Formats: sequence, structure tokens, C-alpha cells
Amino acid sequence: MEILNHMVEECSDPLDMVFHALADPTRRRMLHALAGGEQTVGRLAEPFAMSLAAASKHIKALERARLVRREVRGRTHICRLEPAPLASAHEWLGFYERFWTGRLEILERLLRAEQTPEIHDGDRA
Amino acid sequence: MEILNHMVEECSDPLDMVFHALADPTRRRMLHALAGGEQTVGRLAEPFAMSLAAASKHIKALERARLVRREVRGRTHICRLEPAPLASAHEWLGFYERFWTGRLEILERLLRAEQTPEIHDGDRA
DNA sequence: TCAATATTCAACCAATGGGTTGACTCTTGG
DNA sequence: CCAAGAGTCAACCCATTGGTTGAATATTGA
Repeated sequence: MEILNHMVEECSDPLDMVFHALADPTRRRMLHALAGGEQTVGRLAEPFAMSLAAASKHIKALERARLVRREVRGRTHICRLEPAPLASAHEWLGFYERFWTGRLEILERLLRAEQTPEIHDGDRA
Repeated sequence: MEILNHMVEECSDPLDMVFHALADPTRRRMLHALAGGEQTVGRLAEPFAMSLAAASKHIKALERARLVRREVRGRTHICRLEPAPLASAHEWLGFYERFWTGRLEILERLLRAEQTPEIHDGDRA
């Protein structure tokens, strides 16, 4: 039953895997390549100055993050972009959007003005 | 002079550091806490079942990714959210937005034009 | 002045990551 | 049938990570 525990605990937060996958420039370039359409493992690995085995590990990391799906056809493996986890990550970051769109400062100013008890004249909010 | 090389090369892509920082649930929760306003190191560390030193390391990781700025005031260190790198990450992910919004025609046009001028012969770099 | 507070630092540890190489499996085409 | 092709697997290496503990550094308040 330890095996089950292990399997369950291993799956913690999908965002962990997604952000971890995105933290490597090789893997980001692979995703970008896949944005142009499906690619075999070999062609995905081509642009990189590393062994095929190393590239294969990167692809597996992308699969673990569910960013890539693989279809085995004969002796070639075809990889496709799986966008859902990217959407999750994008959505997670979207929470912080107000911090860089400048709306925050406006909000802060409003809150500060509202908070100050010395101003007791014309501000109703 | 090797030191300089090291320092320069170490700074590779800011997105590496940002996504790596975001790949840890502790650090994501810290950011979320900071979204509610500035926090001292101690208060940031409080919710976590780990030593203060460990939490301090996490905060340092956030600083290295420029996601957090620290102001030392007396003996307390005050941390603030620094949203710019989150915006970069959000923008990077935005490139893939069309994959999950179902608008694939624009995608094809972009990729044919921008990304792959050389698919299978001219690319040796 | 002195003890408590806030935090970092250094050393250490186990686990993970990213890379290598060489052997292995499976498919395919001649 | 058999060699070349596409990929994985396993073992290994070394650097990094995430955590620990104990000591060190400032700062503060009494």
C-alpha cells in the first residue's frame, strides 16, 4: 500500500510539473517547435547540441507535465502540443495581472484615500 | 576572467529563473501572500512547516528571479511583490493562447510566416 | 549593557536534474 | 532475412535543490 501512497503523493500539484517543465530553455524551444505542428522525437531533438537520449528525457518531462502527447506509429514517435496545462499556468499568472497593468496603483490610491480618517469632507466610497 | 564569463553566462534567460521559482508550491504560496501586501521574512515563513532558514532560501530564490524585492529596515526585512517577471511569463504563455481558445487559423498564418523559414535543409547553426 | 528578536550563513545530507555512453528493442525496407 | 533507423533504457557522473541544524550577525527595547 506504500506504492499507492507514493503514486498519489507524487501527483501533487500539476502546476509544479508544468512550471518545472517550462523552466528549461531546451524544453521551451521544443514547445515552440511543436507549435508549428507535430514532430517526431528525432526531429524535435535535431536543433540541440545534445545526445538523442538527453532530448528524449526532455520530451518525457514535457509528457509528465501533460504538455506533450505522444503517438507511437511504427518505429517513430510523433509528439503533439497539449495546450491545457499552458492554459492553467496562464490562468494562474493572470491572477497577478492587476499588479503590472497599473490598475493596482489606482486601486492603492483609492484605498489609501478611503483609509485616511483625516479626510472627512467630500469622499464617499 | 573566468569569473566574468561565469557571471555573464549564469544570467542566461530570465524566464529560466522565473519558471523555476514558480515550480515550487511553497514559493507560489509566498507570492500569493505577497499579493496581499508586503510581508516580513518571518511572517512570510510562518505558514510553512519548515525551518526559517529553509523559507529564507525560498525567498532568495524569488529574489533571484526578481519576483520579490527586499527592503531591510532595522532588523526586519520587508518583502514586496515585483510583478514584471510575472508579466514576462504571462506574455510568453500568451503566445500559445490560440491553442486553447480554438482559434487555429491565426496560428497557422503566424507560424508559416514567422517561425519556420527553414524546415528540413538549410538549418545548420 | 544585555537579552531577546529577526534573519542570514555555513556545513551537511539525500534526492533530483541534466548530461553522457553503450546496449537494447522494435520497425522497416531492400 | 538482415542491416539500418528510431527511440528507449540503464548505469553512471556531477551540479543543484530543498531541507536540516547550529552558530553568527545585527538591531531593538528594557
